[in-house]
Amino acid sequence: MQEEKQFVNAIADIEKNFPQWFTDVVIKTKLVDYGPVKGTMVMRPYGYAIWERIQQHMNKMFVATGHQNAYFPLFIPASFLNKEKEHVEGFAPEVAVVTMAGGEKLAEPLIVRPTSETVIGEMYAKWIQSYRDLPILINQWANVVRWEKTTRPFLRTSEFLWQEGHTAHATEEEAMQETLQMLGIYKKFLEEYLAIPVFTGQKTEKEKFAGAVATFGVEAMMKDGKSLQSATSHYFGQNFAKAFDIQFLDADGKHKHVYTSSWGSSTRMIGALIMTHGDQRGLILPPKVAPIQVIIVPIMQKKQGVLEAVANLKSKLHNAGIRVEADQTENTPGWKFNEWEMKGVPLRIELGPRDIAQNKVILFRRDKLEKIELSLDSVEEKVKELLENIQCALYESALMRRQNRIVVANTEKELKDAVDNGNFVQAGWCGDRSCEEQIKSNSAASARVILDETNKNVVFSTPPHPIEANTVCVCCGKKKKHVVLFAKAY
RNA sequence: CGAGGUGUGGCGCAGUUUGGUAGCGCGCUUGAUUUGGGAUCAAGAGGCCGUGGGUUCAAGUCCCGCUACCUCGACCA
Repeated sequence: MQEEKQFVNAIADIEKNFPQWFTDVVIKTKLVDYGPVKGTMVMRPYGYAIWERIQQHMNKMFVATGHQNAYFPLFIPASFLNKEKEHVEGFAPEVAVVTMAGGEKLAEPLIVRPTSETVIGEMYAKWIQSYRDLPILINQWANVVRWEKTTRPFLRTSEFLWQEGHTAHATEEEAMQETLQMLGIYKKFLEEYLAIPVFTGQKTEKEKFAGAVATFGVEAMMKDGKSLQSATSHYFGQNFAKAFDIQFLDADGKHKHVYTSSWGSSTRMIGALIMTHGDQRGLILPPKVAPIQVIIVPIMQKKQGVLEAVANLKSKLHNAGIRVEADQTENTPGWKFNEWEMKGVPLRIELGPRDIAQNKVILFRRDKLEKIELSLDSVEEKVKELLENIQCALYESALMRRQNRIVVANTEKELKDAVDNGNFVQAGWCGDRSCEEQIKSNSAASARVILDETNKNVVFSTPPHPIEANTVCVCCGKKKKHVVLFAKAY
């Protein structure tokens, strides 16, 4: 067995230095680069192409459930943020404020939106008169700014791209139903398109969104055992409706405040993708969102007939609806193999004179690092089949890894040991905030989601281990109120 | 925001202890030979050493400030 050669541009060891591995991968594969302003990132074409595919698929799901896209302004009067007490307390520390414009000091400072509940609330108040105007189901694809202290590409940047849905309803039930429906859509998207298994459930009071009545989260386990919140959905009750006076005249002739929801997911999902599937060689992209699904590497491309055969194969695959590119640069085949593996292209096809003579090609699966020989004649069908297979295999292996790393804990020590070893923890919790805070300060693990013991809604994750395993609060030992998933989080 | 680390051709680094002509590897350009797991040879191009100030005859090197990035905390949907 030959040792893997060390290269000057080698990426950090994924086992020993996961954070550095992540940074190396995103920079070296040209997904992103750092912007000139602290905490900002440039999404380069390869990274942006992934985002475009995410947008495309998600947007279809939003439209299919009756939502429409719109766009609200970047600038928000500073006073808007103050209208909802908890909201301002949550966001004030991290907003960027514009105080000067056009060479003059502004009478009222403008904030650069950290999220758009407030402007949208203001507009909904104007647009909604009657119960006939409801529901309003709007989504926007936008950028938001949050001045975070620690920033990392994709995971936490000063400015990021996301979608935020904002809906208004006549009744509590309908608004809650919407909130949970969207939670379900996120779960479906992450699992089916990004091949990331997730836990869904309600957030604790401590972890909920500033201004929400209830927050629901989608949590995924990264390869280092930490959890990444990959999307959230909030039920606001009438909090924002009252703050922005969003009222309608109901069929019974009475004025009522609407019930609102909001839900969001961001470019952070690309971070989740990388940290769920990547390996020592770099990225592994699920075929459904990979900008390039198949890369053709010509062997001895100057030999007569090779590039023609490559062009034929490329157009054959392209016509079959496969995203395919051929690498005809002057680099050696070995260089190209490594490069495209690092970039996570799910399938590689090697095509050289020997293959042409024998009417075959060599396929290489990025996820399993297997070479497969097959006839040129049936290549489209086989490639399509393999792409589907890779999509499933990525999900399966992520799921299996996650299942092996969820531990039941009944004491704080067990909990701490488990999370320190890169596990998620299923534990009982009495419901007291003081216990939750103590667990956080002792173990660095936070409550990610409350697991659903009763299976009352199919969208919520049930405890992975039997609930009899947790009868008491992991912190105080009193009778448990909820079963909670604890983990260190990004 | 706290502790620690790092900023030197595009990238990765040495040089800083002990101040005295800016170096190496990769990449890049040109040409030739190569091509089935990061090719070889030859000839080239490319640097106010992160930034502002100070000490000195002389600063990449010493002193002070600032800034960016990395790690760990704190903070944070």
